[in-house]
Amino acid sequence: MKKKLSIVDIAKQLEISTTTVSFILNGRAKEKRISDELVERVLKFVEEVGYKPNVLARSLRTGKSNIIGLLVENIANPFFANIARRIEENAYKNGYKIIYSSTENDTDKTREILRIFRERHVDGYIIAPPEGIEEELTSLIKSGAPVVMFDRFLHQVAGADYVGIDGANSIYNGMKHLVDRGYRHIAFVTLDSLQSQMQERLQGYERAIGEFDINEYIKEIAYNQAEESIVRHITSFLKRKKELDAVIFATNYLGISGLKAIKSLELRIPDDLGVLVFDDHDLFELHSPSITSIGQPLQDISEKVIALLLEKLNSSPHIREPEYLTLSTALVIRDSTMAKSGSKS
Amino acid sequence: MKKKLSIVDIAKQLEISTTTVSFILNGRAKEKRISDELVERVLKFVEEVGYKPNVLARSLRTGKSNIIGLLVENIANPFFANIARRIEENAYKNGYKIIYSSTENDTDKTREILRIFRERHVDGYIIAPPEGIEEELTSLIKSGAPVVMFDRFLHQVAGADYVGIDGANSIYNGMKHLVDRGYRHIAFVTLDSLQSQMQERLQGYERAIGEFDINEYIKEIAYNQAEESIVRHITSFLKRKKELDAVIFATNYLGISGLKAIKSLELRIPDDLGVLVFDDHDLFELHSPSITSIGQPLQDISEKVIALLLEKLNSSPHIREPEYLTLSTALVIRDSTMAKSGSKS
DNA sequence: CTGAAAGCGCTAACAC
DNA sequence: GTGTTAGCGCTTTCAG
Repeated sequence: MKKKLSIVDIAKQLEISTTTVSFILNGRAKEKRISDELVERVLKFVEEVGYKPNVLARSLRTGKSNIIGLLVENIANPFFANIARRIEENAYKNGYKIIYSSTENDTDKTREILRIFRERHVDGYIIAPPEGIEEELTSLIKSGAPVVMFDRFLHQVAGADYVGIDGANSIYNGMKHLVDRGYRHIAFVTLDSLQSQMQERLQGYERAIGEFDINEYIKEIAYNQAEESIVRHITSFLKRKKELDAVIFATNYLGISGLKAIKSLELRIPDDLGVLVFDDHDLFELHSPSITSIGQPLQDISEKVIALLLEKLNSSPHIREPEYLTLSTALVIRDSTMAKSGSKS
Repeated sequence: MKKKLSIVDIAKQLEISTTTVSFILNGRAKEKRISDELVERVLKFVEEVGYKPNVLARSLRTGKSNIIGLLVENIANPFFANIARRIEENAYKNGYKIIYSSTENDTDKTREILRIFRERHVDGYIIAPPEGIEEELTSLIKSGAPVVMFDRFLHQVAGADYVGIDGANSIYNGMKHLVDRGYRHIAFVTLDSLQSQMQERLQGYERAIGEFDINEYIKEIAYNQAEESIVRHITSFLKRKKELDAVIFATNYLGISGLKAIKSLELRIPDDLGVLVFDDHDLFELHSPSITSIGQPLQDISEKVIALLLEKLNSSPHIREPEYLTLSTALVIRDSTMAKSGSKS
């Protein structure tokens, strides 16, 4: 085991000062008018002995860490896992590492994690924020930290960028599709949550209900339940509302639970019940029948998020207005909404 | 914005020395025989002003970071996402944060990431290692870093713990199940990979082939292809081998691609083709017909991994022999392997 | 029991 | 162009 070298060792060996080494290593040689010859000599030597600066010391000194904090609701959810994957890749390309955590939509946990990230001098934050941490985020932003929210929006937080999708129109379009297909008794199964993205989706549903003048059936599922429990709730809801001829599920896992419920009730899709799910999933394509879904632009979301953050990271703080991006989704029409095709012209 | 306080500020305000504050804050008051009265006074004050030690400075000084580096193949793969989720949760409970990265089984990328983790003085490593980084891992371990491998094993790496499942027996049992059901022409669709876990699975297949005296059909898919390409390869393989009556897929995503291929060929499961997949997935339960699979004990794997790492983290280095844990899987029999039931007694 | 002081490794203002 | 040096905030040895 060779002892770790420090910048002092390098300077000593080369019989120059640490300043010079530091400047050269940080690419400020030109600016400081250090001779090309010296620069080369230093670089060569550093390469030779495999010297790597101590990031910790650097961070302590500069206050920068080259780490981005990523907070998602649950990394096991394919939506977040996919986003995380892509964000990580992009961050990596730009010299940033990701430190992540799942919030489980738990305010206290999130608060605690933000504290820890902050202590670690994370350079920027990407977060799908739970309700109730407006204050922490605001104080974070005030202290100069770049913050990008995605998936859901916190209105009270000023100064953070946001990337999301147009949930209201997405669901509205889904409803329109169902109505066009002849469905009339369409339920909306969603989370019992005040999060902006869930509220938007609900609004899309309600707008459609009003516009098409049909009955409203809303089932709100409590958050953070075991899957079996969700399935049970959906099952009993479907059993109770015999008149339903279609259901929209507001998230992918509600959709999956819903399909399990439907299966257990031996309802046929799309004849007994049309099915449409918000957020796509491998499963929906392969399911028999395949399930119509509203696909989110994962790649696009990830790119925008990281681009916005990098932009902030590379510019002086507080320089530009926050951006709010709303991307659109794609309605992927599959067999689960095919039943009554043409029954209405 | 109140200025961040340092330990010096605390000491000054209280008119005591930083040493004392430091000792008290690190729970070494008793050991150092500091008066209870003083301890309380300090604690109270610290609480009051909301002082938080600077982790970076502490890390620089102690060389510990309370961060665990997690390296998985791909965080978007539900297997890894689930493991990551659980590991993160447990780590968190023990005061550790996770910094993660996807290796994509790319040796160079992995090497680079290990370097970065190391620079950051990550306290421990959890890794599903790609081939070719034996040297780096060994040197890491030699330098005293606790390393736990999971999912796949690197034989040349001494001193790392390992948690995996018994792939050979799992596949063997799957084969036995298929043969019991009357299937005779069973293909094994796997990755073109030398990774230990893939090799084990293959061995299980081959042992079964020999023991049951049936034909061998192996299709190896190159790693890191786009999904469509995998589907195409499987499709053409299935088309070519008309005599097949069952297929085992060696990973969940091969299984998903396989199902797509089977769907496009309009083969009926389980009559035309029995299907069994290694590694479970939501999709397999809901698929029509439901897909028999070999489920890995996610919770158990995660718990063992983090327990082993914590054990190492809390004991002096090099103190115990490395542990190699092999957990067993569960064959979840579903409809996709039901076809010829009873056709053989 | 408590305090002074020496670093951990790096950056950058300042001096020459 | 290059060197000196003062910290960044904390831990810990050593001396009282």
